[in-house]
Amino acid sequence: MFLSINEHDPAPIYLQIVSQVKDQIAAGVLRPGDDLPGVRELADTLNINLHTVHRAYQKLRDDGLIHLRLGRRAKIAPLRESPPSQTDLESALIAPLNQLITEAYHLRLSDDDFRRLVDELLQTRKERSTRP
Amino acid sequence: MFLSINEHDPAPIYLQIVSQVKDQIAAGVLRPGDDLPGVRELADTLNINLHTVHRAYQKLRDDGLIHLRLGRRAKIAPLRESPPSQTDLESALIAPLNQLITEAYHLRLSDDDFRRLVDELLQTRKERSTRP
DNA sequence: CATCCGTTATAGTACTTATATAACAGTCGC
DNA sequence: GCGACTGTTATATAAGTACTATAACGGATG
Repeated sequence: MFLSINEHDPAPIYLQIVSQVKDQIAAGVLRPGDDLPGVRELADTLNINLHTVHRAYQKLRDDGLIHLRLGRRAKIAPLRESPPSQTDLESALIAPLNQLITEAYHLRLSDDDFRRLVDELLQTRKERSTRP
Repeated sequence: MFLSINEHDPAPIYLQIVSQVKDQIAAGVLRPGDDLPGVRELADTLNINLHTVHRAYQKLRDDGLIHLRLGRRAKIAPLRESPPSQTDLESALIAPLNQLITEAYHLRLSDDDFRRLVDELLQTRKERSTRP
């Protein structure tokens, strides 16, 4: 598993880890049942503190993406079954999407161009993902 | 002009102000040439500090949305002319959009449903915006 | 000049992020 | 059971950001 932290990225290190693990799960690089590196091991690899990795793992567990059990390695959780609730959509997607749409307006990007950008990113994502 | 700050929102107060002003400009509620409230006036209205408002105004100026001149009220800037550079797109839209797409995946929202959500929000936005 | 503006300076509090060191508590293979 | 791995908790420290408070500065306007 390859992870990297960007010093210049204003985002906290632990969230950079969370984001990259989520990406790799979505891309199929990491699959349910796979083990994650130990907190000490990953901390050494990235030259960061044990607790920073631990915090990232806790966030991933809270988001339902990995399983954590004392004494065992962290493990990628099986896919969630239940469809998203309206509340999940609201907080996780709708609000931030509206913010991006506003940003796009101020960059003078047309609605159609915005749709095209979304399509392009969805397509790129699909092509990159690992197929069985 | 109506602004409100949400205590429970984890976003900083000054960014909540920035976000709401951007929304109102995009919606046509605020138009180029319009005056914004004075920093002291808005601070009093929202029961926050003068500097917090000032910081929001600085951010809006840095983003090119308002004009600030010593001794004068803050003013909504004219629309930007230049189309967005690839760099602007990358940092302001592409990266966060990819993150939302990953989130959508983990919420088990299909690509089509994601496109539909985007369309819906674009449509709602259009209907809400003020026409001359 | 008085009064409105944005701006700068300084200081203090609170919270978040990341670090460091240490110890605790399950799991697993020998 | 022992030892070497795992995640977990506790405590302390340092740095950065967000917000507040008070005060003063300097341009614009009647």
